[in-house]
Amino acid sequence: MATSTVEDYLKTILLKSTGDELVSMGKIAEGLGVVPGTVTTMMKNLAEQALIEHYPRQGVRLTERGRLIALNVLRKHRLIETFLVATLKMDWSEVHVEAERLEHAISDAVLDRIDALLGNPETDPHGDPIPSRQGKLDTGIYDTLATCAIDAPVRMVRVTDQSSDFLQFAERQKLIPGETIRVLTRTEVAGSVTVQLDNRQVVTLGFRQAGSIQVASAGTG
Amino acid sequence: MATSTVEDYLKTILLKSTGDELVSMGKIAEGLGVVPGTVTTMMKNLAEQALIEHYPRQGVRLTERGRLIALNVLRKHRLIETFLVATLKMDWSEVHVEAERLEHAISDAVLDRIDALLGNPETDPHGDPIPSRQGKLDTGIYDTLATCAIDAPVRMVRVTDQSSDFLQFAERQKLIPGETIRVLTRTEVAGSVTVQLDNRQVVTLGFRQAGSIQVASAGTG
DNA sequence: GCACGCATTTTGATTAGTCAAAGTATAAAT
DNA sequence: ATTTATACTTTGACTAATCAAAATGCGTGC
Repeated sequence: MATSTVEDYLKTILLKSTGDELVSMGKIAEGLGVVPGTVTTMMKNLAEQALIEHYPRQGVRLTERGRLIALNVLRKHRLIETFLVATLKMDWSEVHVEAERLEHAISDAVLDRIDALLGNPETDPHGDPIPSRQGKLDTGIYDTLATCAIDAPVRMVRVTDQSSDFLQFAERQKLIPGETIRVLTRTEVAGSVTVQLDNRQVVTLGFRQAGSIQVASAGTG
Repeated sequence: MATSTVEDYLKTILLKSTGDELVSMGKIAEGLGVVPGTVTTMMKNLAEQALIEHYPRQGVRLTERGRLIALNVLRKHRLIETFLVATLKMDWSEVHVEAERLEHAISDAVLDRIDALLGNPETDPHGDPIPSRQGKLDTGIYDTLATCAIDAPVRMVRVTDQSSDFLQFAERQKLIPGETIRVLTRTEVAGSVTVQLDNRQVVTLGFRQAGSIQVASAGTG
């Protein structure tokens, strides 16, 4: 059985993976808040267990086995978040931290019950897709408020910024997955984007924050 | 913050405490499935943190601080068990193991929500009392099927045997806290007890098993 | 009053995970 | 082609938790 530390490494590698590029030690170290030397040491361990392929000084990639474990952890994380918000009425800005601990303690049996209780949801409260029990994950590529067309109405799909502060702000402004919004202006030099919500309210965001909000054209589902 | 190992030691000491007697190394070691030497080592550590008083070669006792932590863990354990049975419809024979892991991962904030969702229950599915958030625990002394009067109807209060096999058997036989039952015969030499349920069904138990079922006179609540 | 048995304590070693700091490879820049 | 910046790897050390096995203290019985 994978320890909860191993689960965290695998999950981080999955989340930092884009396409089939290798994931660097630095990225993993940053994601987990450890020094790079620690990551190198752990990567040898994971490679021995055939959970990753390690190309020294280049990076790592999950094997199929490693990927399945990582997806299972991610599934737990996101279902727990959904449960905490939907059933226990907690605020979406606080559930990430809770799920971070619970994802390692909850069994598949309990998770299946929670999944059923929630009606087999496909996304969590932040709009992140929930991997299926079989390990399928929707990896659709979306525009963000930093890249989408101006003036066209779009549907909010996902908020990838996990900081509690930003999420609290977003909720107050009704910037929530499912809402329909429209980019009014985007000023490169100023690094700012203004968007208008369904309820006519106008909000201004920095480029970094705008980039963390994924959207799809309003008719897509 | 107490590690989850420390929480387990404190919880075990609380559960093995009777009156104000000291708890021996052997009891703790047995309860946790470790060798006695390991317990001695850990007791020094806990004593330094003022979580227990350690009387070498005699035993240990929880301090007020240690007791509060232990009660909080026990509260989590029992509320989680109740949640798993009441909300997720799991079998009471399987929830102990689940709660054993979850009790260390769940925050007080989440626990309070679960407590409210369940309607602030006073006992878990096995009839074990749930400590209050303030750390009050009902330590009532009860008769058991091995000691109570013959023929008098009694109400089942609690099943202290945690083995999954016995709990499955108990559930099939409707030996569940809340039920009213009556001891028909008790044979010391044979070490057996027969009881009759509300529905006239008769069940025979060994002395050890009978002793794990606590009862109160049928009118008490 | 002495020895015996037994629980407890001590000692030395192991594993998982981590850091600080020194050493090394490599791609980019001159 | 040599230098340099930077990321990666290695090394040595530390903590928490554990075990096996040897050493120790102590109440009981004789």
